[in-house]
Amino acid sequence: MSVSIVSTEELIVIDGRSKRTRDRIAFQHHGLEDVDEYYLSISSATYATLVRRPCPHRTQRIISRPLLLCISISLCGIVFGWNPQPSLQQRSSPPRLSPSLQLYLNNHLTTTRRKSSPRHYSLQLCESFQSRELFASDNTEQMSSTEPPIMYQLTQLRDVLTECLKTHDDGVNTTQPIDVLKDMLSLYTSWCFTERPTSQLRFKVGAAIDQAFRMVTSEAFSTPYRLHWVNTGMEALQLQLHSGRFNATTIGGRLISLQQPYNEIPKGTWLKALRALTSKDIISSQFPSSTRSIMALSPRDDLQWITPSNAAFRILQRLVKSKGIRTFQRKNRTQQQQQQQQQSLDERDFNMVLHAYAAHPHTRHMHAAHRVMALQERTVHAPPLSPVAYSIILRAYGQSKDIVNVEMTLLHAQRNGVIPDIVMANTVLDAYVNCGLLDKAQEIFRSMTSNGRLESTDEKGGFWPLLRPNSRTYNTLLKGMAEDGDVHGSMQLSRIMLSEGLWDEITTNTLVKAAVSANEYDLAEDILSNHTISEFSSTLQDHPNVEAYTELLDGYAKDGQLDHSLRVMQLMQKRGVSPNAYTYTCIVGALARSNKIRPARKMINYAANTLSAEGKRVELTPVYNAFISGLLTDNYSTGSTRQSSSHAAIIVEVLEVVQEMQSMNIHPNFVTVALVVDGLGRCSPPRCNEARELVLHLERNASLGVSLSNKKIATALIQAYGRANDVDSAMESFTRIASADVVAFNALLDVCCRCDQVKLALDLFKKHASYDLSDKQKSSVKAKKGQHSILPDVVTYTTLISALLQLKTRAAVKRATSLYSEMKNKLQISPDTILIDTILTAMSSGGPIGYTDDDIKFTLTVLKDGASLEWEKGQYEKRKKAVRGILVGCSSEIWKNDEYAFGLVSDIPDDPLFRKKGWNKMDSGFRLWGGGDDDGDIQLQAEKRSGDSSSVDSFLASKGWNDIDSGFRLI
DNA sequence: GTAGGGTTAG
Repeated sequence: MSVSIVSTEELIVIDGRSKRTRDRIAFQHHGLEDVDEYYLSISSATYATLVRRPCPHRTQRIISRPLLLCISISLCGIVFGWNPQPSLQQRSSPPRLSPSLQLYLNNHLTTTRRKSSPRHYSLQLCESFQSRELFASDNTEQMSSTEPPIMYQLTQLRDVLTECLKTHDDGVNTTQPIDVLKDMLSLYTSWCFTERPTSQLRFKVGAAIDQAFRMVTSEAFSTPYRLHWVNTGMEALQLQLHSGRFNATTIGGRLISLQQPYNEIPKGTWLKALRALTSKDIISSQFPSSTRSIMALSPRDDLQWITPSNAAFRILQRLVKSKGIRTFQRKNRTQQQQQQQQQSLDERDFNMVLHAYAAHPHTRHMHAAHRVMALQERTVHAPPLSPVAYSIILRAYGQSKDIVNVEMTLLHAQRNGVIPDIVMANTVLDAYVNCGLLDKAQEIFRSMTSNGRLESTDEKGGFWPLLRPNSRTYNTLLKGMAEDGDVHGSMQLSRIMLSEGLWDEITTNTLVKAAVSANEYDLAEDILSNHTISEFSSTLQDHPNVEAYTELLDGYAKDGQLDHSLRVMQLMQKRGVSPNAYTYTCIVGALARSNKIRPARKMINYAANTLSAEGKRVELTPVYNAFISGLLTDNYSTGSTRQSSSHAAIIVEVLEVVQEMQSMNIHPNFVTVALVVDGLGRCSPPRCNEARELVLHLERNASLGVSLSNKKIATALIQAYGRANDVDSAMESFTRIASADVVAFNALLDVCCRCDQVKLALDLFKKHASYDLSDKQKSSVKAKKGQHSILPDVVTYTTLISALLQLKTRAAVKRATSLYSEMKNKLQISPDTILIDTILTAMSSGGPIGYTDDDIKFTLTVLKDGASLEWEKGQYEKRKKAVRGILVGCSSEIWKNDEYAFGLVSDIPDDPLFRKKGWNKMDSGFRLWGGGDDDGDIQLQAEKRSGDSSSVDSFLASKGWNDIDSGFRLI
């Protein structure tokens, strides 16, 4: 901290980051005691900032040089003869101040004055003085003499506003600034009524009020972004835009809107709002969706709450349509020039909104993303869609493994004449790799490099210009090979990278991953010996290769080679690679799973006491989570000492760990709570009430997701209730989930089935898991309808089919059969070995089912479907034998031909569903155009249709590509 | 706007 008197003008320089007490000491040192209210600091030579708290980035205000001068004078103890604060009572026409504001003014200003030192008082005087200065300086100097009285009142309010913006930094009450703004407008309204001011005066006063609005919005839309602040800003925008139409019930009457141009908002403010709304903090905050909403700007609805992305989209629409965007009339410009200047739209503004919709898996809304692209495409004065925009949605589709939409997006880009850049090419490569289509990725790679181009004749090849692959290109391919278990291909590729000079630390990490997942530990160790970055010395961030070491360590641990894991820890130390939270999580989890409790605790302590040079501690919550998870993993197979310890004893220990966390100020998050809830639910009898209490007890950490509405926690609770045969409570838990997913839904169905309420399960399935095409589209547009629709998966069907078959009635088998075919044909979901096994076991377990023609057909279909799945060695043959056994001893003859055929071709499944790898991982999107078609080969369809523009168009229309404001009213 | 690690779910 430095305090020094620079000159008479620039008085004091304080390092704003210093502690409050130390600031005060410094003031006292200079004979400036009792400066509790204000700290001053110089931010540049010409501007100074007036800050009240040791947190300058939030409360910075730019003030002018005269103020500094003024303050410096007053601090030196010179008392003004001028009284800048005329009392409110003396006004000829008293302003209509809200009661709350009156109270505030009376309490605050008078009491501080009373108990303040003269010096302090003069500080306050100066601030008032400064307000006058600022307002006056907006116009010409001679105005100050003819200044209307309202300016004084506005000055008062502005001071209050400054005060509010400074004091509620912690966000206790953000309505106050809005109240002050409303008071200003109300003041303005009555002024207009009583004084009938000239347009020139109205302009001047409008400018003053506008400035107050800007104070609020620039505070609200500044980093770090916080939801309640952003909402305050939005409310201010709404107030300013619609002040005339604002139904001010709290003020008691209508307001007169500000005069042009102050009833509109500068473009810069809109862009600030856009940036805030699309920021990561606001879009993907951990808040449940109910609180993560933004007030709409529309005045017609009483209060409409929309998602931040939708709010951003509306602003984008405004920018496009120039609605509510302030323009300044300049005489020396032609109208056309003005229009151009005003309408100039930056591609980045569109991309910001696009990114907001597409980037984060939890809040992803692709239909809306397409609307953004459509808006850009349809707006004449907007820049054309660029590879950047396409990269954004390609990445999103790639992440959700939605291969069909990846292809469609590429097609659209091609039709739009987009020339891909290297980033877009890498994005597509990654999308293919994510979808498990390594060969497709390699095909693109060949198309974009010179070698393959000559051979490629199809139009797709022509789409890719000659691009120079970079490290990311190779690393992406490498990742694909690593996941494919192709160690040798990876090694080969990495040698090319080395020779091209494109090897980086990611290459090392990915290569190690490839080796570890192929269990080639020696190779992994070799790679690390040769390619660990050695010149790395920064303590501010993790060593770039810590991931590779973590991967190796984790590989050993999961392979049961704990001693080698520990050796890797030592190796890391030797090579100067500091373990991070992930590393500790892996090792602690592994130790706990093997019942090595004391070493695990030692490791946690070690992690807790290892500080980086910056004094940053390893994030310990995940480490503790791994510990708890390991404790709860039953490990009866090994002959360890704790083998006999009961679940109840473990729960005691786990609860102690949670307490320990809290006492150490390590906040349990939703993972912690979900684990413990699950553990409590596994007790006998299940300790459901305790589990629920625990959630409520820890709920105040809303930002950590601990809540009954958290889907992971709720799912664990549902299962606990299921074990306690309490269907009603399980149902209740389910309804609390903010946006239920298929896992939670499956858990609920399972509870119903366990409690012999199969009928209820089927009803729930009908109610929630609606997969009707038209229905799905409707719900994605409106997204509002009370109940969420859930896309069922294999587990959903397994749960229902299993429960039905256990009823062992003819009707139930019939229903199970139709569910199975519905799953396969309509939803294109592939059965897995568990489902196959469930059905085969039930059908061959004897009793009244399994012997009619239909039963046999069903069993054979299921057996055939199982042929293409990966089974443990010999397991599938066992299933075949069992089924054969039934067939031989059964009266139905229907199988004879079928079985013969099946026996011959058993290794080549004839179902087209299984022809393509990875098809069952696809997202719902494909049904939008793959629809009712029973021919399952999507790939073929995509290729077939790529030349057929009409079907492409209808697809695009269905996705909203050509539709600007479906679902959105233009403002 | 593009590449890499851990904790959860039937």
